[in-house]
This record gives sequence, C-alpha cells and structure tokens, in this order.
Amino acid sequence: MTVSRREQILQVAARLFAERGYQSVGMDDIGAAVGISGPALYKHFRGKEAMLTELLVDISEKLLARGLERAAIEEPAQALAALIEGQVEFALRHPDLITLHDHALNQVPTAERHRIRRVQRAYVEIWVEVALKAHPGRLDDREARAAVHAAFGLINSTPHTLRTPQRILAPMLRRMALGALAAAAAQ
Amino acid sequence: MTVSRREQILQVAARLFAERGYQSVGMDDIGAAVGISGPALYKHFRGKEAMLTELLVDISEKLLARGLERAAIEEPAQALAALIEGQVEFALRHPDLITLHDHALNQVPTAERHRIRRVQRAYVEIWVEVALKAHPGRLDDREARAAVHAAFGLINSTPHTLRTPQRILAPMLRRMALGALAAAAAQ
DNA sequence: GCCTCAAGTTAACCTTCGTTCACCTGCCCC
DNA sequence: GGGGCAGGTGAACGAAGGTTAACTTGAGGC
Repeated sequence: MTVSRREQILQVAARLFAERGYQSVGMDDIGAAVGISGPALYKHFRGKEAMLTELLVDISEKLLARGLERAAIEEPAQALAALIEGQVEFALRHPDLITLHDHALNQVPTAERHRIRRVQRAYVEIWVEVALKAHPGRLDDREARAAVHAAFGLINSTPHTLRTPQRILAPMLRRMALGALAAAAAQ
Repeated sequence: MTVSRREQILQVAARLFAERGYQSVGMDDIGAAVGISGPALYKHFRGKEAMLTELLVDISEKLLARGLERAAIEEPAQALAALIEGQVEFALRHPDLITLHDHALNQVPTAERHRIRRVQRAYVEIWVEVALKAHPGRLDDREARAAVHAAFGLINSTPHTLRTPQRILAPMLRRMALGALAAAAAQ
C-alpha cells in the first residue's frame, strides 16, 4: 500500500480539513503532517483550493460511479438495497470525505463547484429513480427526492458515530435506511 | 415581532454563517447585513467568536429544554414520537441553527465548546433512554446511541431539502425517523 | 441647557496565512 | 562528470480581516 506523495498529501489534507475545517487548516499544517514544509506543497498542487477541489471532485465522481453500478440491478428493491449498501460502505470507509462533502463545498471556486454539484445531482437522481420504482405509486417525484436526502443524512451521520464497531453499525444503518425509505412511502 | 438590535445581529449572523461558513463571513459582512459598519458590532458583542458561541449555547440549551419536556411523557412510544416531532419542528424552523450546530462547533473556544458538548450529550442521553424504553430488549445501549445519531442525521438533513413544502416534509420526516428507529430495533 | 451614555463612524493596526522567490540538493541519464 | 529536473528549504510579500482607537451624535434625565 505505497501511496505516492501526492496521494499521501491528499489523504492527510482530507483528514485535517474534516477535523478542523478547511479554513482553519494552514498550508504549514498540512506540510508538517506529511513531514515537509508548507511551500513544498506547491510542488504538487496549484494551491490550497486546488487540493480541496480535487478531493471533492474525486469523491463525487467515485460515488456516482458506484451508484451507476448498483442501480443497474433489475429488481428495484434489490437495486435500492445495493445503493444503500454502497453508500454505507463508502461512509464507513471514508468518514473524512463524507464530512468534507457537505462542509466544505462552498469553499471551492465557483466553476468547479458547479461541476461537482452536477455530479451530485446525477447521483441523487439515480436514487430518486430507483426509489420511485421500488415504491411505485406511493411517492411523487418531490417526495422521493426529499426522502432520498433524508436517507443520505441518516447514512452520512456515520462520522459522528465512529466509536461503534463497524460490524454493528453497517447492518444497522442499512436496516434504518431501508426502514426510513419504506416509511416515507407508507400512507 | 420587534427584535432588539442584538437579536437581529444574531439572526443575521446565523444565516450568514450557515450559508457561507463561519470563517468566510467577515465582521464587515455581518455589519453590512444589518445596516451598520463592522466595528459597530463590538458595541454589542465581545467579538466574532462570542457571537458564534452565544448562538451555539442557545441552540443546544433550547433543544435540551424541549427534549426534557417531551421525554416526560409516560408512554415510551409516545415520548419518542414527541421527541421526533420536536426535533423536526426545530429543524424546519431553524435550518440555519441546525447547520451551524454541526459545522461550526470546532470554531468555538475550548472552554465553551466543552460546555456545549455537555449539553448536547445530555440531549442525546434523553433520546437514548426513551429509545431503549420504547424498544425494550431489542437494543443495547451502544446500538441505541448509534441509532439516535442516525435519526438526528435524518431529521437534520432538512437544510438540504428546504424547497419541499413543510406540510409535506414534516410528516414525512416524522414517519421516516420513526421507521428508521423501529428498523434499528428490529431483528 | 448640559451631562451622560449608548450606538455609530472611519482610520489604523497587527496578526495570520496563502503564495512567490531564490536558492539548494540528489538522482538520473547520456 | 555535467545538465536537468523533481522535490525540498527558508525568507519575504501582500492581502484579508478581526480588533482597537479616537471621534461624533442624538436622546433622555435633572
């Protein structure tokens, strides 16, 4: 598992950004955390914003790719379960990125932010379509969208709960997300 | 509904902090938003941190008070429903404060941050106890705590979904939270 | 009428921090 | 073995922004 220095920097930066907040982390902090000095980071990245942007673009694209895979399953209920499983896995494996994902998007320059938002919307759209198919006639489009956001909120709460062992947490989160979406469609 | 200037400043600051992030909002921005200049704010507050601290202390204490009320209901299932209703109401009425609550706590000075955390933990504890009583024997303490955090994540996703009309959103969030907690306790 | 005081104002200060600059140093390659 | 380049270094710069200072003003109390 030898990561390039570039990737090492990204990982460390993600952790620091998630822990203390993007603006509270200095370039010197990031440098120190990988054993080099602040200005040396400019040999690898255009600047601080570029690091954040790359992190967020990566996350949203990875999630979208994973979502496209899982949504391809024929049976809607199984596809929904697969989407949930994918999101839970990702959230448990990369809590820093999840935190970044909704704390730091505003700090990214406008052009790139729009690009990231587009990818995010595509991901949400996948969920909405699957949710509609899984509960046909029980949800309208607007409701499904709200329900999906709520399910994300549920699953992405993981960073607050990391003390719980994953083998307990993962199945519980899957059950809860499924239960929540079913309840959204009930009545 | 005449609010004092002090309160007006707090409201505006909460909105700006939630929209752009605490560090990205300047004192001049806050001043401009209430029609005065940046330094004039120091006639009302010790500084920027003091404004954030006051906001977060207020929120956590209001939530705790509301939680204590609702948890007093005899029947555990009803108490749980009342807790959920209270949280949903609060999240819908004060999305800015909800956003601040988990985005900006790190920016508060250490001493006050600990105080806020204590109040938050007390609020979580109320939920955990009620959840345990509402699903007796189905959850251990650790699971209940994780489930409660997940339910908060679900309900507090509201700021992402404000375009949905509240009369649709509120009952849906209540159903989903109940369904999620029931699913956590199932099996 | 005058004193006081709360609530503003603008200018200035000073620290923090992202970024740039000039320089150094191995390593690889021909 | 000398050129070039990747990857460092420390010093310095410049803008941003929180805070302080000095000064103004208008509304009550006596």
